[in-house]
Amino acid sequence: MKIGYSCINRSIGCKSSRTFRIKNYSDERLKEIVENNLGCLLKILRFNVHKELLFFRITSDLVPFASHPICKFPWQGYFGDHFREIGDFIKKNKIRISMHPDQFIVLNSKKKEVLENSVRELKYHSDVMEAMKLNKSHKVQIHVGGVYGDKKKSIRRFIERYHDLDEMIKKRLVIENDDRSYTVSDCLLVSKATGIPVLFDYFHDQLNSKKEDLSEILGLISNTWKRNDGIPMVDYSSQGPKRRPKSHAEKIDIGDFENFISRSRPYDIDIMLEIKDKEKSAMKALKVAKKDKRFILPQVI
DNA sequence: TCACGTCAAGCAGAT
DNA sequence: ATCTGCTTGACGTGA
Repeated sequence: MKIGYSCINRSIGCKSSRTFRIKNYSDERLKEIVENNLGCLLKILRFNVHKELLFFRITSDLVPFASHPICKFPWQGYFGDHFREIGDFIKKNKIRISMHPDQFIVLNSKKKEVLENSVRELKYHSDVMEAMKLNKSHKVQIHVGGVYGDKKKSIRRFIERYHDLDEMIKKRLVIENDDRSYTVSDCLLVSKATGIPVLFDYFHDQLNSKKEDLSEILGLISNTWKRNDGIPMVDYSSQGPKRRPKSHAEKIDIGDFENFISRSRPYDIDIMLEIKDKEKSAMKALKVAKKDKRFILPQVI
């Protein structure tokens, strides 16, 4: 069991997601920003190791416009050494990495252009992981996509599109239940047809669920992660009080988290917190997790 | 220096 | 029709 948080660190004073407007695009600008973003990413990872947070989601904004036709710059090669340095740090410290391409990735879209953009964006995410030389236990998580008034048909379209993807993309792709359309059961169905591991999102399941027993769900989920995929990744969040329904909490509800941890037994999972205050809540969650015998201490280098 | 309108991309549900 | 949320406010023009 590892504890992690997503994309942004709020205390060390740098961002790995600086970006710019497309109309200001230039290769020079890209080089400058990516240099900054990679530098900051390594700083965040060092901070995380120091705090024993060994799970981290890398922002999709690491290389802005990487999948956009405007970008012809060979960033993979140009920053090759920098990516490898970060990858080495990740491997040396046994950090687990995930990435979560955003809402525009819709593999089962009915529009050709949306599909093409989605595949290019997945290629970009795969390229980042390749550049860091990370194995397939580091994952890229997406949702199944739109329903378009016919879930069965839309699932079938997802499965067909999945089969057409490059192996490089497929080996790291996992699907996650979302908060309104595709439940865990739907994802398990897709998994059965494709072999894709299912990433369980606890908060989405609360919002859009078949109300099964947590431990039972995790049992089913765990079967979809094969040996080289690593242990299942799980996203955790809770409803923010005073926030609009479905929006993530500002800080962790530690009682709810403790409850989640105890109900998740006996399955070993890596937990990604989707909480607005980021590492602050992650460190609180860590204290809870460290009391559990599934937790592994970081290696002392 | 700073306010504030705008920013590559999709979808569903609420208002 | 428009807004909101999603992993999240940042960018940079124009005053």
